[in-house]
Amino acid sequence: MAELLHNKVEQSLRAQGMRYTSNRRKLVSALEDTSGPLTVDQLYRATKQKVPFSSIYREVRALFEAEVLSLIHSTDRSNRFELAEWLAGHHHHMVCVRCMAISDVALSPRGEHRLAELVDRAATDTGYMITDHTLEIEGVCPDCQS
Amino acid sequence: MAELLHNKVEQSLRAQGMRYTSNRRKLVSALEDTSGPLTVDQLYRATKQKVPFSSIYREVRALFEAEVLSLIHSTDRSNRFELAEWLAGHHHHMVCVRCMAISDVALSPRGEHRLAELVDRAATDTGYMITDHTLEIEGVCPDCQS
DNA sequence: TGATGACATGATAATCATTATCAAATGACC
DNA sequence: GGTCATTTGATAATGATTATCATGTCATCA
Repeated sequence: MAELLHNKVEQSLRAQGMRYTSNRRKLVSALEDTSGPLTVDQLYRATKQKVPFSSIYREVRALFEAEVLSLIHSTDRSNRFELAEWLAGHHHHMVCVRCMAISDVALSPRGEHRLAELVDRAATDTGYMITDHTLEIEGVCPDCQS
Repeated sequence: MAELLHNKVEQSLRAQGMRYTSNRRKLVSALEDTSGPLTVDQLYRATKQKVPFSSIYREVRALFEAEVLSLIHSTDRSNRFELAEWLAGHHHHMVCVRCMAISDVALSPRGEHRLAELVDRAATDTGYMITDHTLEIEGVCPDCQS
């Protein structure tokens, strides 16, 4: 599983003339081990302070431009990165309005199908050519309810 | 219509010991006249440069904390403000991936009902207590298709 | 296997959006 | 009209992000 992911990333980067270095591996691994997008600070901690901030910022940006990562903005004004959809699969986000944690959530295939229908219908009159959609669910996570 | 909106806002602000001043009126009017959330720069232009940046930043923040405005983050790393849900009604957003324009879009009551069902179902196993949801639709707007 | 060139790294400086400060102005209430 | 709290606009300060650059590392090829 992990191997497969790293292989895919490496292939993709090579095709773009980039190396899959140890810093980049650490960042991808950190994101693989987590169930939601991470901020730069969280990545710094997740990599045990082994990757300096200047490198995290640079690499995260490079990986974003290489379409290995995607960028999420949430209600607390922070930027978070996650594995791109072609690596992590299509999914949505749950945000805890108390602690601001974000975790991934996937709909059932049937649910996803219905959502796509709703999106298409909503877009009908707008003239937009639809390429994607994301659902952000807000709530209070189990930890913050007590 | 416009009167009603301004009345609601004024009442709400007064209840919080705040004045509904001309700067704040201009910002609310600008948002009322637009079909989507605006950045600080867009607000500066929409108010014909009559409100200095320092005031826009301060007022937009004050209105946000007073729950008159809400804050949107989108894929281009920009912060945008819009009238809060209790003023503008529940709606979703369409983002043009080319020009990054954002416009509001509402589902039909039936569509919204179905979406709520999907959200509930997705959240069932997570233990979250759901408070809200937003759908972000990405695509290419009519202007950018040609 | 050793040389060469391209890409990556980490420390530091620079930039940009946003926020804080503060003296002057405005509005509400008596 | 006087008084006090709030608002305003100019400016300075902050903080996150990005650019710079000398050094290090890796792949390729003779």
